[in-house]
Amino acid sequence: MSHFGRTGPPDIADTYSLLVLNITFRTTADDLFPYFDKYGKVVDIFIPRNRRTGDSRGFAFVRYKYADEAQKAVERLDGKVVDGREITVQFAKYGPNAERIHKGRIIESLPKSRSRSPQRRSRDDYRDRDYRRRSRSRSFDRYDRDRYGKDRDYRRRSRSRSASPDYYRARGRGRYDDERQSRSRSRSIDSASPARHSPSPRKSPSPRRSRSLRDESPGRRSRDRRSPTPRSVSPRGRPADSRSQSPRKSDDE
DNA sequence: GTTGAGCGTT
Repeated sequence: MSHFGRTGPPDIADTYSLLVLNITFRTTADDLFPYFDKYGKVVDIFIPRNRRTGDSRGFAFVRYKYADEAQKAVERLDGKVVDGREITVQFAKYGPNAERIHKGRIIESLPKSRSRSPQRRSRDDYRDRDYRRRSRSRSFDRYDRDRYGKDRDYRRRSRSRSASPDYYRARGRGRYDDERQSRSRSRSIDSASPARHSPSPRKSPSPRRSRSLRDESPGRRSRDRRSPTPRSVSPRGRPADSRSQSPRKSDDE
């Protein structure tokens, strides 16, 4: 990940989180480390990335060990030009587990209580967020807004099509496909539905699924495939079934 | 290869 070599969040109990905004999309934690490390002890730096594309979102989280150092870094690095971009450094308001944070300091809800319920819930919390995004995507996220921009024109068009609930269902797949679909449909109307004239009807989506299964477990899949027909075919006498007899062709293929 | 308001991961 975007850590210093360690996986997962380290001890966030006695650390002060700083939110770094307005950084370039190619700025990594290593690039920010020297800047923040100069003003204090940096525990960890994390840069959220997009799950689908894997690109940086444009902001990072820097955790300091002491508040005074974090405060100094905020005042010093806030407005600093990094990688040609003016970054914005401020204390994080929201924690990873939705914990209460005061001046970047994480205030544990139950410091003395050792209940395991809230701990597990926190993990499901962040996972639920991702699932909701990919599955539903009912609300416009930052990414979607970036694509369409803040133009109100888009909203107007969206409302026109909002009459068809199917439209939203179709766009659930992805915004990119949505654009292509919408364009295709528009052309279809002008062209008097050329899809009907298409001589090639819909084929079963088997090819894609079979490929996925093979990728899941290639070794076992190949072995199981040849197992069911060892004695079914004659050892020799059927050249057509040479796939199980001719190793020089079938296996290599 | 692009975009720029915001708040985070094993």
